[in-house]
Amino acid sequence: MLLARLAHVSQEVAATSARSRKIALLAELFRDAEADDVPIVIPYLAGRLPQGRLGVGWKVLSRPVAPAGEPSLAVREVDALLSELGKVSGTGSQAERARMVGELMGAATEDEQRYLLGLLTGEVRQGALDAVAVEGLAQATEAPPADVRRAVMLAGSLQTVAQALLADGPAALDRFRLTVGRPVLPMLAHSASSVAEAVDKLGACAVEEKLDGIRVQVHRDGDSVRIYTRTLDDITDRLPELTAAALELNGRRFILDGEVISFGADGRPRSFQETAGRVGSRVDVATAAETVPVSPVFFDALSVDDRDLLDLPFAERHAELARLVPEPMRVRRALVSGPQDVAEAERFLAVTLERGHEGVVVKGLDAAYSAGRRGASWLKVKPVHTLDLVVLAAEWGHGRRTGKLSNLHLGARTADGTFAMLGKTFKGMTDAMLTWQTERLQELATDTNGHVVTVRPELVVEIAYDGLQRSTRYPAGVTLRFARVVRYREDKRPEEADTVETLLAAHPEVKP
DNA sequence: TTCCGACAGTGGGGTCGCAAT
DNA sequence: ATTGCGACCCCACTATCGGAA
Repeated sequence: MLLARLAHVSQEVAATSARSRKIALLAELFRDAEADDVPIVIPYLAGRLPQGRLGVGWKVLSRPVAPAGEPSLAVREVDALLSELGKVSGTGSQAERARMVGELMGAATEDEQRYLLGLLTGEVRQGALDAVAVEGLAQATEAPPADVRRAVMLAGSLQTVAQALLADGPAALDRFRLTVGRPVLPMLAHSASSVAEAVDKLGACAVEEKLDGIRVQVHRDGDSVRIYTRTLDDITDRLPELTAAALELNGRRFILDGEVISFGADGRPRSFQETAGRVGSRVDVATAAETVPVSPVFFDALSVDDRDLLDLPFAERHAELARLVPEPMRVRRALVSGPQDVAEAERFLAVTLERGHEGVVVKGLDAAYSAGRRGASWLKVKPVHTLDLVVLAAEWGHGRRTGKLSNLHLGARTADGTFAMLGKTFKGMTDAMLTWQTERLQELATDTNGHVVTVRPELVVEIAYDGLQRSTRYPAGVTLRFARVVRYREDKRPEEADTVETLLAAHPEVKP
């Protein structure tokens, strides 16, 4: 397949907002693709390079190269060239890379150049990622979309399924079954604003602890154990404790879903930063395991003794889990029969927070495991904190926010009357707010050079956040976790904004 | 030789707008 | 009305690599 074809389709997909049209365009593309093109076409469509970042910066890319008149580049050819480019390192490598980029660009037409530039800088935004590609693929191969979707979840990769489908047709889908040793995309949760709302929606449910750690999928096949993350990375070697724990369970073949987290000597959960740091350590695992030991806490069973449990109701999956996993290695939970029992659910949330955990996940007892999706039957509930902060600066947005001041720099008052930056946010703004703040902030601007617009600290904004965490980046030594805008407080003056002092007092467990 | 800064890649995430149902 | 998806970008952490000390 020619790169020109891909560039053209990408442009068309970006130009329409209709999902059905995007799907039809991708279907047409897939019909013309050979199976061998798939490992390249799929990531390209999502705006990713299979090689990852290549260390080619703006300096090299902004150098103009005369475009070719006729399209001749094949996607496989481009991929091979970029792979070569990724391998170039050492002395003089920058110049050599620049030369190679120049050569590639010289062989590309104007449209292709634009597309390549987007790919290399990560600027391809066409409103079609995996989910849309799945639909397109189903349409192209005349396979039922639901079957394709399920195969992708079981394979953990659209690419694998696409290759099989294009090579062998819909019959190939049968090959994708839940198999121990082959990770499945995990089910994710939606948010609810209160336990009452969640229980109202779900009826009979389990209210489970939400632990602030790293999601893991644990596969055991006899004496062999493999551990995967949410994105299906194999992290077995980093977590020897989990392998040991899995081997202790009284089952020989299973797939379990859970969270890995580190508890301190006092039995309370360590901060997310500590757990994540430990799980991220791979060079000296033995030392890391000694300083920050981790434990698995399971909450679901996907397969036991080669029985696929995905379509069973949660209540039955949990019964299997309970047979296999002793109580201390399972998340704590409370069973709630429905809205009339909401007080019980609220009590459980209070106790869970008291234990130092993040919140709860409310799960419908009847629901199947929706691998790879944000199932409506899992609802997380976490307490939300709010603060009144002052806007110190804002950054120009990209994509659909081009021309709008988007990312806000947030400051809290300090003892001497100045403001200490606590972090940034771009979340929670409606289009109307974006328009309004772009205008208002430009009136307050003191420095409009570059992509950060500094403003007089006069505008007060109410910010919701999930918690405080330590920071080496910000002056107060702390930053907000998951900050988002609630509303502007034009009724408040900056002198009335919250202070660093009160913020720290509200989170005594966080030491700056 | 060792140190340091820049960067890539991992983990965690909420809310809005639009299309489709 | 509700749901699903993509876009908008944040934070911290670890690892690696090239150039400075």
